[in-house]
Amino acid sequence: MATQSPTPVKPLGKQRILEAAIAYADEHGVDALTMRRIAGKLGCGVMSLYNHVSNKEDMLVGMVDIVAGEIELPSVNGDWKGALRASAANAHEVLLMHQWAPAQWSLRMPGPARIRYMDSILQVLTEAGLDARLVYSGYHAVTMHIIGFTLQEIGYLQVLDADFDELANKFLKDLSGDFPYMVDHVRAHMDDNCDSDEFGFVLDLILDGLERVSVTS
Amino acid sequence: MATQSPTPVKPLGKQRILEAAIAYADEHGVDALTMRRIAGKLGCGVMSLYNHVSNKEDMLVGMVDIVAGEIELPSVNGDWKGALRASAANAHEVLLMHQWAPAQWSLRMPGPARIRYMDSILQVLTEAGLDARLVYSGYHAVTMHIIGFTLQEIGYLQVLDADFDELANKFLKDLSGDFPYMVDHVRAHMDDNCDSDEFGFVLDLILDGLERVSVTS
DNA sequence: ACCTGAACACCGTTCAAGT
DNA sequence: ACCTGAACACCGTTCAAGT
Repeated sequence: MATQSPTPVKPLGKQRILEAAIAYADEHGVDALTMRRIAGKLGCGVMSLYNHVSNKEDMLVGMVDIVAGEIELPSVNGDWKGALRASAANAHEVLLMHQWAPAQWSLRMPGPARIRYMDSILQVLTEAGLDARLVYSGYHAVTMHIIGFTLQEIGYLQVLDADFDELANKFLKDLSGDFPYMVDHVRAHMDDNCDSDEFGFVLDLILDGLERVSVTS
Repeated sequence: MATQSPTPVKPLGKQRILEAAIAYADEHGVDALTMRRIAGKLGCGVMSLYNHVSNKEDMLVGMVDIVAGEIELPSVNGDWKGALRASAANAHEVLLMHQWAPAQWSLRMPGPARIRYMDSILQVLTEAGLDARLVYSGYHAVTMHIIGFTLQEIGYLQVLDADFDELANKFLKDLSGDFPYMVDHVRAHMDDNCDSDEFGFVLDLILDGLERVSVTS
């Protein structure tokens, strides 16, 4: 009963466009993401989008930054390893819900939310008492793990449900050259019932390493 | 004087197509890579490519596998950490020469060369005496580092020479919210004269961590 | 200020036709 | 077996015109 506008169902706007684009990419993948299709979802003409977004690149930057904003920042007081571990685990969850994001993350300009996120990680490392060199390296190690590990995991998931039969056949064929370690590894993957927390295990390797190097220096 | 064929300058073939595609992507980036442009470089019609490559996806898989084949495999005897460190450093170099590759690596089916590479890393970890769980995690940690770290580095390089001015301005603007740690980090990047071997430092964090966990278990 | 259809210069790929 | 032009169903984006 409140507002009954004639044509514009809702006022367009950058936020609404980015949300629609994220929802579409979550469901159909980033390759299927098209200006025309977003417009279709929003019930507007294609060119209307360009009133709020300068181009597709700009839109992708905005999308990544919204995802970055969904990640819980590490708490800055107390146990620095625990704080980073918790925040990284949350980032891992968020990125798995937006499987198109990790591949975009590194290759595009950081928006404000991602800069804030980067800053908070650096702050935690600094206040942990690590020296400048170790903060520098530690930041790279931690962010690389979050993005790189998740990207690898997503690649594995996508290859799996894309063509599992083809993969199995390819293996039996290439197995003629015999890659026994590879076969074992794939078998281990199939036995791994998602309860092993590989992500956290490797992250602890890095965090404990940072702490150890810091103490001994 | 030897062979003077009339029209076909050289016999087309999958290998020659992939090499042309790699050269083009190295120079202009993967976004600019087009079936039509590869055909142009090779002096043939677009559709001729499809006699040797089933589609663009297949071509990208082949391109990545050639890059994988350029990486020196870790030597299987002797010091396992040294072998992995040397191979990883070489992979890092190779990937920096094909900056489009890391983003493709994780998201596409592995070809034979990449499977061989994966197998050799697993072999080294196994023969190092690590238990199954640690081989499994160690493989993920090492490959994640190679791809993830390099991808991050490439992203930084590309953002830099894409629009350095815009980045500087953006910083001065977003600095109104003040991200002091971030500013320090960027300054450290600018002072880092490529002689610090961040790649190796973080890799050692992982390798030493693996060794330590293995010994204490 | 915001919206939009028509048009432009591109894509990857199918198809039918050539040798 | 290998090559290829024409055609199809798409892209992102410019431009001029609407409100």
